[in-house]
Amino acid sequence: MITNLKNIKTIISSKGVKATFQRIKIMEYLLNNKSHPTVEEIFIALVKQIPTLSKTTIYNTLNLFVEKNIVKTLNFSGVETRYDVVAKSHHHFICKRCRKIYDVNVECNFLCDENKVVNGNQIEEVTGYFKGICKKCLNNDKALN
Amino acid sequence: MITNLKNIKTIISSKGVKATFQRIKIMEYLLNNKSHPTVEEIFIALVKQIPTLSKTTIYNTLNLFVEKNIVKTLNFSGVETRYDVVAKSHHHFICKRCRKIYDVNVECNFLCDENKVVNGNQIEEVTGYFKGICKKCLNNDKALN
DNA sequence: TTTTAAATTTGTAATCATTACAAAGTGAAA
DNA sequence: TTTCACTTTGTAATGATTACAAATTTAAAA
Repeated sequence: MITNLKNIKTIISSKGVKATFQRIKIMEYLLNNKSHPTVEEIFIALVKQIPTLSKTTIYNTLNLFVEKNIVKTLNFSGVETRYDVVAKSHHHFICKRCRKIYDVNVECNFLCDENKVVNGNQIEEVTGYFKGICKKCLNNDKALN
Repeated sequence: MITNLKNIKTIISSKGVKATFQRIKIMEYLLNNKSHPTVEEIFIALVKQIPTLSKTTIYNTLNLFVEKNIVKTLNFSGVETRYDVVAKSHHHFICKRCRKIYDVNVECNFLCDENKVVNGNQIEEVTGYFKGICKKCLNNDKALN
């Protein structure tokens, strides 16, 4: 793991959020599992380390992180919200068959222009996503023929 | 209104969906109210014309339309799903303050490439959205100073 | 150190969008 | 007219998220 707890503490504090144990562990999970986890996934993973952990704490923490611009929410399916540490702007590909989410690093000349004013509207966040059938599922199809 | 019921019937039928009364009225609403409505909004509007209308019918119909690629879902907030008639690819700007959604017509050289294969993944749908503060809300801010 | 106040965490109950399911209704073909 | 498949409807269930208040922890003051 690249990030130790001290680093994570610094990341959180620098955004004006008190670095409590739970918050540090949630941030650590997000940094080490860049799989756009759901609250459920984070809970299942962390409750092993923190048996008293409550899902409400995860919701509270993530909402706070979003407010402080430390993490970003992703709503692809309309089912559960997923969370991503704010980082270099990137987009996502969601496979309609296996529901897996892939990061997509695409150069796109407009959609990445965060913090610009366009038509008088101030852009703070840019999200892009693609839906389709992923390579793996396509290959599975071929194998069946 | 540009679209009469006969046209709508044709649109629906041409996609292999039986054009029932409820389906036509839902499609009509979507075509005449391109405000990315929620199920709730559609229901409130249509139940005046069809007093027996059930929300389940709206869900069923919209899910069918999505399946048949007649409409597209939009999940910006993680709260309710919004619906858009499939049309020329465009993106959306969501104001964080007033929650209004604006259509954005942007030329972007990559994100609009539907039905292409990228890195072995077959892209069927492309969605992009921007979040920020809209012109109107920005002007309200200025007025207060 | 002890006291006190504020912030955080937790569990439970409530909310709200959506789906499951089964009964009732509709319409076309036999 | 009868039959059968499809559609619509209402109710109940599900599942993510939030509201809220009690319990716990932390930090500052005395």
